[in-house]
Amino acid sequence: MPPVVPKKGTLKALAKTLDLSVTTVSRALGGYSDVAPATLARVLEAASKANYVPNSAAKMLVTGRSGFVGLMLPLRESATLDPFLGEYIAGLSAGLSERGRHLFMVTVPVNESELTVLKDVVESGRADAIVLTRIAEQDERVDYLIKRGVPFVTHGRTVAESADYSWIDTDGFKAFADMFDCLYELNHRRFGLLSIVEPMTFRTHRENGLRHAIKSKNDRDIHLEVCQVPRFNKQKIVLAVRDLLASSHRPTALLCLTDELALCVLEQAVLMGIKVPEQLTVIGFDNIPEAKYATPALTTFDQSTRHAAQQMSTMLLDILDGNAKTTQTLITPSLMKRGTHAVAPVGKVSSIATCQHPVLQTVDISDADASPVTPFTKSRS
Amino acid sequence: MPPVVPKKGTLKALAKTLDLSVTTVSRALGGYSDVAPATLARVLEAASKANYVPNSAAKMLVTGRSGFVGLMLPLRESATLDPFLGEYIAGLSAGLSERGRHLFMVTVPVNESELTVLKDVVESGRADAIVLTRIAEQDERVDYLIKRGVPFVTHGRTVAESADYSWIDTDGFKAFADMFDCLYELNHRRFGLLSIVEPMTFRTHRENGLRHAIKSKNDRDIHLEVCQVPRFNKQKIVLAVRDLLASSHRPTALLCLTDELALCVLEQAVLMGIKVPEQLTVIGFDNIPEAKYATPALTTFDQSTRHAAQQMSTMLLDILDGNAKTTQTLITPSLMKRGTHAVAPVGKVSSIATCQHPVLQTVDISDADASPVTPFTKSRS
DNA sequence: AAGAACGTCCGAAACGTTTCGGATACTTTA
DNA sequence: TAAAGTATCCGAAACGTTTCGGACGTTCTT
Repeated sequence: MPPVVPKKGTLKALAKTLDLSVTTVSRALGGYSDVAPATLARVLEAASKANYVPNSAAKMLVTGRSGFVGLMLPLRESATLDPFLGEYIAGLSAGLSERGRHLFMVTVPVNESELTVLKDVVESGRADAIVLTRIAEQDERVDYLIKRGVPFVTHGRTVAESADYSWIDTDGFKAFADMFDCLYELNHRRFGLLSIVEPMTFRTHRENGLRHAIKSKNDRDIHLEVCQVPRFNKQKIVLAVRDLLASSHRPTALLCLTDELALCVLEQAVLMGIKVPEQLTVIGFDNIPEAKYATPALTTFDQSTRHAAQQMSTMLLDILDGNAKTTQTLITPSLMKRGTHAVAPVGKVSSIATCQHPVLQTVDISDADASPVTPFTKSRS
Repeated sequence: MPPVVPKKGTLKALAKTLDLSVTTVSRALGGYSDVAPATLARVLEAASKANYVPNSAAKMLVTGRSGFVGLMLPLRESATLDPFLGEYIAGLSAGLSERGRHLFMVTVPVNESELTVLKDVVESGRADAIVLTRIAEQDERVDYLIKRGVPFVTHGRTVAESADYSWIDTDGFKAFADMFDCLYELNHRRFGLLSIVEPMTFRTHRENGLRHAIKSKNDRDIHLEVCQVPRFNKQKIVLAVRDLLASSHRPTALLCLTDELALCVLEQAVLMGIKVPEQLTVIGFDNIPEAKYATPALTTFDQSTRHAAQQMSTMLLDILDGNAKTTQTLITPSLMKRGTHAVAPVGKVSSIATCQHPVLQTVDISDADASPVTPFTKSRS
């Protein structure tokens, strides 16, 4: 004997209690105009009383959209996440849920390819759009999403200027260039750049910004030493930093690509008896929560993650709701002047030790034909 | 004219190219035994070549399960998230995806009831199980999930000892009790407890731990001043802290319910010219990333979020995969001895000012009939 | 008064998968 | 040789929703 009464909590059940067709109830709930005001009221009332929530799978199946925005979260070697992630998620998620979308997160295990996971998410229809972080100069994820026609927004950008997709990024070029000018005014001439080996676009921009500024100063007294370390390998970072600081021609100002690197420099400086900022100026980038509490508090650039995340959600929603134009936004980070920068020390720096670490490389400044990136916020349709 | 060739990427399309029925292909992919080895091989090959990924909505609809574990993320007034969230998410997500489950996150806007959002998630079938944080003494979310029969795990617990559900929590009772003994040995007699007004269970346990330890010492010289502040209202916290520190009978040891409160105390102490730890011992709880970088580095308890998250995912998977027993785990946090504790200062403390802030309350110790919470890890079936 | 227009409702198909209950052909058993 | 068993496959229903294409009755137009 088939059950006469449909399973409760479904549209059918609701329709039955109202003595209406499923269609009508659905259309009433969907806000269509072809349902009588009186009926609409009845439906709404019954729905809220029965605590009716449409089954998301069924809706998804028939509409083809999940209502989710997928966020890829690559885990690091230490299986942790980026430090500013909390704010990032909060911003995105809040922005999205204002317009009925939700955030769907997948972590990518260290040993697994992020592309594989991404394909799985997209192909299975779990997400209508994607948020990507940690963009590399050439990024296969971006290529895939473009080819597949999936809406997406990235935080950071690939290096090719022609690529037509929506991104938001921090103007690292300008930040580092401005910072150089600022430090030059403070009489610094020996510069260090603690960079990373990974081919991330933000590395390129920040490095280029510094080199461009140096070049345009046209001062033969300026020296720059660039040191590239594996971004998440604490041990190697420490080794490289120690070498850099022990060098006979130690820089008086050390610009670090990220706050995490800068904090590491601070730690090592203490251990090596180098006074910050009197003997060494250290500059970070990102303004992670820890930066404020470092000793001395780290001078760095604020990315305003929250703001970026908010904006990304708006960009996504615009795309999803039909406005098919791509937006590219460059945010000028604000300098947080705190305690790790000062006037360059006078006189020669006494070298503590002199040994060259393999990853340490001295770069001829004239090599750098860095071109400036113009700050802009433009839209293409 | 109906399309002869089915939409690509679907089971039907795959079946057509293989000249098999949809059923057979499905069963082959599902690992059923009633498909010939040769056929199985063909199907597997074709599926991987076609990059076939089953539509999650369809699967979800028919199986009734989503494969997702829902994580509720209440936003704070400042629309940020808990500082240890990054690690938390990483741990959970990594643990889950090892067994084919995924994490699905929803943020709860400040003005919206978390229960509403939770109901929506559960009722719409978006999640098969739930992870809850920030558990209150009485928690309507817990009640709802139990009544609804939805599997869930909480980080933290409600105050009722009889409640039968799976949780994991930090033993704040023991931590604060031990900490008291430790400080007592260091000759501290005037204690302060910077607590919160919100009725969270962890507050109760930590407060009780301290009170119980004090009581069992049976020393009339011990004084305790308890101050409860709204947890996320920075302004009120600062006011209360300043009052507490300016008091004529200022404590020599101040135990803070969370690191965030402790960091705030540290800030104010500097501003008021109070030397930590010489004049004031400050203890935190949680070991948030910033704690390490405070000046001096904060002595606190480490929650080992990562470990807890991992364990929670295992608990969830066990429940979801049929082992229907509830597990309750109490973790003893490890003390991170850093720079904010010391021997009690000798002689009277000179009071800087004396004013009583409304939220400041002095508690008679004999009032506290705190009962110890026994550490345990037990299972019920 | 006939037809158009409108307001309100509904039947049925479709979305892509899983799974129940056979169906078919071949092999073994008695 | 007939019956029973087995290996392999498939048809069709079901999951709960949305939406296309009407159906029906009333009102407006000319």
